[in-house]
Amino acid sequence: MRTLIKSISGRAAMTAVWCFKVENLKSRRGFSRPEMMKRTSRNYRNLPFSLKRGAWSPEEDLKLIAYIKRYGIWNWNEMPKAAGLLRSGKSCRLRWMNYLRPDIKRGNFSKEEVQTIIKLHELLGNRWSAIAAKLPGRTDNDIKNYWNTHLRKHLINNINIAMRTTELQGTQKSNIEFKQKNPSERDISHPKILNSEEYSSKGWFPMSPKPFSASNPNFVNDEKKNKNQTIDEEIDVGLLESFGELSLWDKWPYSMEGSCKVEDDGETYTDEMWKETRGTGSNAMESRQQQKRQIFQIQVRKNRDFQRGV
DNA sequence: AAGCTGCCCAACCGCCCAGGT
DNA sequence: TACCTGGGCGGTTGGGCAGCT
Repeated sequence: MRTLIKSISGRAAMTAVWCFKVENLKSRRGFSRPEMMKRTSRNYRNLPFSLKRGAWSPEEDLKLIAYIKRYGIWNWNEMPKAAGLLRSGKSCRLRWMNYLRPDIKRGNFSKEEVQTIIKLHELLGNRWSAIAAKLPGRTDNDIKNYWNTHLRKHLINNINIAMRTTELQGTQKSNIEFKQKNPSERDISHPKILNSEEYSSKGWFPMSPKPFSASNPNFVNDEKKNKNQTIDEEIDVGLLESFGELSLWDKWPYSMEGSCKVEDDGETYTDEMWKETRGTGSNAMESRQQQKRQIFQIQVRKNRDFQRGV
């Protein structure tokens, strides 16, 4: 067994270990220990062992739908018996409320719905049922899942950036004041924190094409092509999808925005200055782009170090 | 082709609350 | 007032799947 576990890694190994333990803990009733614990916990102690759990079959769905259509909802605990279902009332209720109800809207969330979720979450916090009440056809579970899988990580990153900004800004109230206090600080150190409208207006939600990402390999390919880069650690550009770093990008794109300043041999150049001194030839523009890319990577790494508390 | 990994989301769990006794 | 029960809610889990190596 140990040899087997050694030969596999990560999650597979953990799964193997877990299966091994569970297999050895099978009780006399034929249930694993965790299963027994679940079944004997408060919610299950009065339930027969024959109750079915897990994914619903199409036949069970049909039974529940037919029963509710005919008799309506009267008592979730009695209903499954009457409908011929070997399910708990709780399981039936959940299945109906989250999946089978005829008024449920399925499919991707629209931009407007996402904006509403963000706004309401700012207002209400994790009160998913209250948020769902404002989105016809969406269930609290759907919204909770969407938030946890699509929006939460972006929120956390944005908070991290906000913390960094706060530290760099001190108590200053405006960009002008910030620049007065920190004349040597580049714009990159003062990233803009976007609100929900700004996020969605940029199309940075998952259902929209992303500015750049693992699935938009231009950035990655450019990095791989760049043989002369002096940075020892390559930035994982997939991670730049975080809103925080996209807001850095907003300030420091190497998309050749005219106002972008890059230092070279101690001199700070705007794109215009660069063109004036180096020309607009492909070599000059390529080296300019390469420069921006490198500095952006450094800034991203600094930002990550800050977030990690390095 | 097979194994691994990460993501998505349906389903579960535990807790809480309101209403009834 | 205390207890019980049904229903609702938010947090969490884990199976399935797609993409990657």
